[in-house]
Amino acid sequence: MMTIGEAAVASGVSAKMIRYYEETGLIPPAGRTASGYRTYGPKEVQILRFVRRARDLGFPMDKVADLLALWRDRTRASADVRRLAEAQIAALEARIREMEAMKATLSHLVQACAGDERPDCPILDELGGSPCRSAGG
Amino acid sequence: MMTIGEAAVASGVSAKMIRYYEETGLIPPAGRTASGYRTYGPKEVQILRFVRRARDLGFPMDKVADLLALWRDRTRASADVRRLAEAQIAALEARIREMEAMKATLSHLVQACAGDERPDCPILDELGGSPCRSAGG
DNA sequence: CTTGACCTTCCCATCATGGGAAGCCCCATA
DNA sequence: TATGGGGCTTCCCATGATGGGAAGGTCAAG
Repeated sequence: MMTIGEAAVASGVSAKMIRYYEETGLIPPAGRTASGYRTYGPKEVQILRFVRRARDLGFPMDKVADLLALWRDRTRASADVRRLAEAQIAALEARIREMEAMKATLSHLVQACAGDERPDCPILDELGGSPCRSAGG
Repeated sequence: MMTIGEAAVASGVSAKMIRYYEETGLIPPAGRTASGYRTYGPKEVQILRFVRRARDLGFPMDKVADLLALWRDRTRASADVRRLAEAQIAALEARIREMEAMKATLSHLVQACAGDERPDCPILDELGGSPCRSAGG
């Protein structure tokens, strides 16, 4: 049995976040010592590691909860897990596309900007220009 | 002179956000009518549109403030503007790379997952596995 | 003068995380 | 045994940018 600090080191999840995950119900309440300290065993640490890896893959908390539920469910269908993963891939792709669009617009503007000591700047012109024509449309 | 609601429509920034931008000092305090209503002219609307476009390009608030300052400064060097834009491109690229890495890991796992009604799932195996080998390292 | 839409301020929520204070606990060391 | 330092507890606050909503004032049209 380990304290929350040790579990934090072992799992890579900060003690703050462990308490938060417990508070929000993502993970079950930890056991307590007589004096009120939370206690964690290898199983709990494994759960925390699971959560951390899922978060590292960009899953939001509610999807992590879904993954945890499937993980615990021995009768799950792997198709359900894969669906979640595919949805996450799609979400990532959508956000990547958004950012690529921003990047493309910015690259375009940077290319057009002299970048010297003169004040003339197509970047500012674009940002401050009238609404009829913009790179977004 | 228009009200905050009209300025919101004209600029594409919600009334809530206009007040917030004013409160945080991003934009100067709006004029007020005798009864306390905020008033906006074409110039203020242009500023709001500037802010909105910069936000649409992913600039965080503090960078938008920098851009606004350069916009107002008639003696600016366009190089300073370009630097900000290039930094934003770099920031976007960094986040895109992170998300591409997540996506690659997920795609890998999805490929390995049968996705049928059986419970065996390499995705869950990976998330719940021991810490020695993970896709992140 | 009423009505309804709009404005004002203020508080709360998000999402996930961190910081810090006040107070208790535990272990080691003198 | 006393003491000190570090870890634990809860509680509150902050982020960054946005929205929701309540309570109350204002304006314009009827």
